[in-house]
Amino acid sequence: MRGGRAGHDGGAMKLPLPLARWLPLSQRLRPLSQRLRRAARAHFGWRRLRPGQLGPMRAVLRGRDALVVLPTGGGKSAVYQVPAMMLSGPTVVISPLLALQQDQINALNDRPRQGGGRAGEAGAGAAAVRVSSAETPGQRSAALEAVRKGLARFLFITPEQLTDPARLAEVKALRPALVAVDEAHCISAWGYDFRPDYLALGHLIEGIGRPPVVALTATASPPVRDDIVERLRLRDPLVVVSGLDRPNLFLEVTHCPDEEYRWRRLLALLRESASPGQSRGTGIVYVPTRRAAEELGERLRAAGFAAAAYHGGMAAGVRERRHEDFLAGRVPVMVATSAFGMGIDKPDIRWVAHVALPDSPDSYQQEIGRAGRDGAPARALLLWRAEDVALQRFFTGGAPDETELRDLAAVLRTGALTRTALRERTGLGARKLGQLVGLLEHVGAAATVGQKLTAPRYAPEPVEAARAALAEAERQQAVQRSRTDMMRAFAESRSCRGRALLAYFGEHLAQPCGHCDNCSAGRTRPARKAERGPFPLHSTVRHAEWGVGLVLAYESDKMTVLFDDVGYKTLSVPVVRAQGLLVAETG
DNA sequence: CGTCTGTAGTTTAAACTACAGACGGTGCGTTAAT
Repeated sequence: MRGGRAGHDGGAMKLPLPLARWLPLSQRLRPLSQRLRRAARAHFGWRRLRPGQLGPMRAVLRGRDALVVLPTGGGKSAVYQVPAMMLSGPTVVISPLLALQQDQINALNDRPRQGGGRAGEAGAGAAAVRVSSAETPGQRSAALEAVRKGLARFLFITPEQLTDPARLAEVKALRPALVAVDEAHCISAWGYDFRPDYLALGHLIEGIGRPPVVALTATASPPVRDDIVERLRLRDPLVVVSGLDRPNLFLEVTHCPDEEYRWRRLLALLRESASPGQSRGTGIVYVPTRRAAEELGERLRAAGFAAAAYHGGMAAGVRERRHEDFLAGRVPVMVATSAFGMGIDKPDIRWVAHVALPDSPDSYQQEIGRAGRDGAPARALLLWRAEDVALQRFFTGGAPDETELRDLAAVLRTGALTRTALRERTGLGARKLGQLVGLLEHVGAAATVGQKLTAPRYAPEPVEAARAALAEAERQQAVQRSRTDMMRAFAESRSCRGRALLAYFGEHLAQPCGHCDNCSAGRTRPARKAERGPFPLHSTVRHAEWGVGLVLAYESDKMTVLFDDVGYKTLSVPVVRAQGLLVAETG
C-alpha cells in the first residue's frame, strides 16, 4: 500500500491536529465506545452495538480506514451513521444504486427525532440529501447548500458524479469528515467492465480531501477484499469480517438432469413453504436471464402462485412497483435476475431458490443472504444443471483484442484526450473503451489527468503495454473462471456446505455447520488433525506453474489454494505431499 | 458454451433434418423527441 498512513496524518500541514476537527473538544474526554453507544441511542434509538460494529466505528473516529464485511441486516449502515453524528464535518456516502440511496435517505430523514437534539450539537439532526441525475441543477445546488450550512449531515452520491471535476471540487469544498463506500464489492464486481468509474474511486476520494474511509459490504472473499483495499487506496485499514455463517439458513443443493426435473423440485419447494405457519412462503427465485424470469414467472402464475418477474430490462416504474409489492407482501414470490438484490430490506424472506448456477460463491452468498434476516429458519435451495456453466463462461467474456489495445496505447501517447475524443479517434464503444483503458491503467500505460486520459511519462511502448494488458485480462478471467469452478465444486460437494462456503471466504469452521443437506444426512464429521495438512491455514505457498497462493482450506484429502494469477485451485493433499507441488513462501 | 429460432432442403407433400446465426447480466449518466 502506498505511503502507509503518512498521507493522512502527515498531511497535517494545515491541520496540525486532525482529530480536533473531527471530534469537538467536549466529546474527546469520555472513552470512545461509551460515546458511540450514547450517540447510537440518542440519535437512532439503538440500544446496543455489536463488536463487529463498534470496532470499525472506533477506528474511523480515530482517523483510521476500515473495511467491514457484515451480512445484510447486520447493521452495516450504523457503522458509518453513528460516527457521522459525532463528527463536525459532513459524511459523503458513495452508493451504487439511486433507488438504494433513496431508501437510505428516506430512512434517515423520516427517523423520529431521538433524544431531543440539544442545541450546539453540531447543527441539525441526521438529514440526508443527494446529488444525482435524478435532481435538477437547482435541486443539486440546494442539496450542496444544505450540507454547507450544516442543515444536512449526509451527502449521497455515485462514483459517476464525482468524475466531473466541477462536482468533485464542490464536494471537496464541503470538507467532508468521513467517506462511506456502501456495497463496496461493486468495485470488484462491476469496476472492470460495467461501471469503470468504480475503479477510480480511490483517486476520486483523494480529490475530495481524503478523510477517513469506511468500506462496507455483505460479502467479500480474499481477492475481493484485496481489490477494495487497493482500488480505494485504503491505508492500513482495520478489516472486520463477521457473521458470514448463517445458522438459521438451511443450505440444500440438488443436481437436476433436465429442466422438467428442475421445475418439479421448484414446485415442491413452493408447496412446502406455502404450508401454514411458514409466513406465506415469501421467497426469491433467481434465474440467469431476463427471458427466464418472464417465462418462469408466467408458469408459476399459471400453477397458482402469486409470482412476479423482475429484471433490469423492465421499465423503471414497473420495477419500482414490483419491488414495493414484494416488500409489502402483495407478491410473495419474485422470479428475478441478479438485478433484484441490493436494497431488499425485508426481514422475513423464508427461502431463496436458484434455478441456475451462480457465477461465484460471492454472488451466491450475497443472494442467499437475503433470506431469514429475522433469524427465523429459512431455506437456500440450489437447483443446478451442468449446462448452466456455459452461460457463466459467456458472461466472463473473451480476451480483448491485442491490436485494439496497442492502437489505444499509441493514441494515448499523442497527448491528453477526453473519453469522447478517444472514442472518435479509435472507433471503440464506450464500454469497450472503458475496459481497455482500465487494463492499460493497470499496466501503467494510461493515467487520468483531470477529465482526460493520457500515457504517463514512463509508459511502456504500445506493443509491450498491449502484451501486459492482455496478460492482465487473462489473469482476471482465469480468476473469474476459477470462481465458477468453486461454485460448481460447492454444488457437487458431498461434505459440509457451510464449511465449504466459509472456507471460500477464508474463514475456518472447526465443526460441521449443522445446517446443510450433507450435515443432515450424516455425511459430515469434525475436521481431523490430519486434515490440517502440510501448510498452515492462510499461509502463503508457491506452485511451480501457478505461482504464489494462499492456503484457504483442508477438506478430507483435498486442499483449496487461492493463487494470485490463476484463482482458486483444489489440490489433492497426498499428491501435494508426494510430489512436493507446493513450497512454503516466506517473507 | 448451449439453446433457441428461422430457413433451406429433403421426401411417397406435411413433417422431418441440418445448419447458420442470434442471444445471453448488472446501472450510472446524457440526450432527443414528445
